[in-house]
Amino acid sequence: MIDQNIKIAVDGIVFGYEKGILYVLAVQQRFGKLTNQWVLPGGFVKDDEPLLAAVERELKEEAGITVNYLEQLHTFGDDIHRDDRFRVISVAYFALVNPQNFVLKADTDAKDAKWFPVNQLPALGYDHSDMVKLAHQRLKNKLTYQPIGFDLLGEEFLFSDLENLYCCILERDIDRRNFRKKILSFGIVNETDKVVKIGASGRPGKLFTFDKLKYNQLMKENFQFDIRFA
Amino acid sequence: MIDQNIKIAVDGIVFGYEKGILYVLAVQQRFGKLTNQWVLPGGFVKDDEPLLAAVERELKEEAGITVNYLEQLHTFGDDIHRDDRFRVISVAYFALVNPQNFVLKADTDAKDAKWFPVNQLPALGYDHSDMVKLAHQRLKNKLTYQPIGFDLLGEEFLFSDLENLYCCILERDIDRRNFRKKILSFGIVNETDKVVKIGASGRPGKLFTFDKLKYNQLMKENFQFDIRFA
DNA sequence: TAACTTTGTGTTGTTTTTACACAAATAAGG
DNA sequence: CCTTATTTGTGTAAAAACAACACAAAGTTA
Repeated sequence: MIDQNIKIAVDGIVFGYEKGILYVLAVQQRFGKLTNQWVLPGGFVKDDEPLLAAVERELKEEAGITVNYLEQLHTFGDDIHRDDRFRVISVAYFALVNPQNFVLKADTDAKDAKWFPVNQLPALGYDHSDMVKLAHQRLKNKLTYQPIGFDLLGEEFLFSDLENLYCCILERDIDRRNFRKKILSFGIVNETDKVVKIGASGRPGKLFTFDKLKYNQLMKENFQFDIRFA
Repeated sequence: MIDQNIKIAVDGIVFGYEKGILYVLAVQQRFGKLTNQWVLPGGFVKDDEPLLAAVERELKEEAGITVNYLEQLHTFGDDIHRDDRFRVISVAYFALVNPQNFVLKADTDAKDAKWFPVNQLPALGYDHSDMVKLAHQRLKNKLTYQPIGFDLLGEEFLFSDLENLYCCILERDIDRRNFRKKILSFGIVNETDKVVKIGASGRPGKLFTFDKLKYNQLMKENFQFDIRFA
C-alpha cells in the first residue's frame, strides 16, 4: 500500500437567481478552528462514496437543497497548505438551483446557511473565494453556449425573466427584440397559454417553458446553442 | 484527524501531432498486476507536492518529456473500483507537445513509452481509455476557441501544416483560402522571410510563427479567437 | 381619462461567412 | 528542355447573420 497522507474533500458552488440578483450559497461553520466563518458547503468524501454522491450529500446535509444542475468545476490541490490542519485536496462542483424551490435549512456541520448576492459575498474560509470566482467565470462563459440559464429559473417564466437573467449575469445590455428572435429561432422554448402579470403594472406576459427533450434531440443532430450579443 | 482511506493520483493525456496524425502518449507498466499493460503516464501524488508538479514529474520520469501546454482535465472519482487494489481518485491532465522536440525515454515505473495514433490506441488499463476519450473531445472543442494548435507544431510552420492540423483533428475539410484569411485577420501569426520546401515537389512556402505576446495582449483587449468553418 | 409601465412585434443597413478558380514556383520523368 | 504533377498564394460575389431601431397594445395608478 502506498504511503500517502492526503485527504480528499468536495465543495459546492451553488448559484441561485432571483429578481435580477445572482446569489451564491454559503454556510457558517459550527465546529473547528473556523467556527462562525462562512464557507462553501462541502466536506470529506467517504471511503465508499462516489465524488458526485459526496457533493449531493453535503448540499443536502448542510443546506437542505437538491440542485438542478451539477458539474465538476476544478480540483484544488496546488496549494498544499490550503487547509492549514493537514493536506486536503478539494474537488469543487458547480451547481445551479432555483432558490424558490427550497427553504434553506442548516444542519449537521452547518450553523446557518444563507444566500449571498455574488457581488456582496464576505471573504470565505480556505480558498473558497477563489472557487467562487472560478465558478462565476464558468457560469458567464457557459451561459453563452449551453442553455443552463433555464436551471436558474422556475418551470415557467416570462421572456423578460430570461432576458434579465442574461443581462444580469453577463453584465451587459441586450436588445430585447433580437434576443427573443434568437431564442425562439432555436425552437427550444414553448409558449404556454398562460398569461400573467407579475410586477405592479404593465401589460401581462405569456409564460414560456424550456423544452429539454427537444434540446437533447437537437443536440444529437449537431445543433449548437449560442447566444452572443452586442 | 479524519479517518479516510483514499489515495490520490495524477495521470496525463499527452497529445502529439506529426504529418497529419494525432498521437497519444502511453507507457507500459513495469511492475504490479498490470505489468506490460499500456496505461497513461501518471502516479501517486507526494504528500508535499502540488498536483501540477506531480504530473510534470511523472511525465518527466516515465517518458522523459516536458510539455508545451498543460491544464487540468477532470477528476475521476465516481467509480470507486476504478483501481481494484484500493480506492484511488485520479486527477487527469490534458497536455500538448511537439513530438519532434523529444526522444521518448521510458524510466522509473515505465518499461516502455510510445506514441500511438489516437485512432489506433490499444485498450488501456484502469479507466484510462475514458480519459483519452474525454481529452480528445476537449482538444477538438478547445481548438476552435483557443489557439492551442500552435503548441502541437514547431516554432516555425507552414500555413499548410496549421491547416492540416485543423482538418485532421476536427475531422473535416477546410477551405484553404478562408482559413488563411481568418487566421491572418487575427494578427497573431507572423510571416518570416524564410522559404522552405518540404515534400517531394511543389512550390516552396513561407514559414510562419505564432506571436504569443501579441495574442496575450489582444486577450486583454477582449479579443476572441474563434475558428469555425463549414 | 391621462400618465406610466411592461409586453409584443418587422424592417433595413452592415458585417460576416461561404463558395469558388487560376496563376506562380518547384520537382520528376520522358 | 519541355511537359506533367504538386503545392503555394491570392480576390470576388452571393448569401446569411447580426445590429440597430420605434411604436402599438394591455394593463395599473393617480
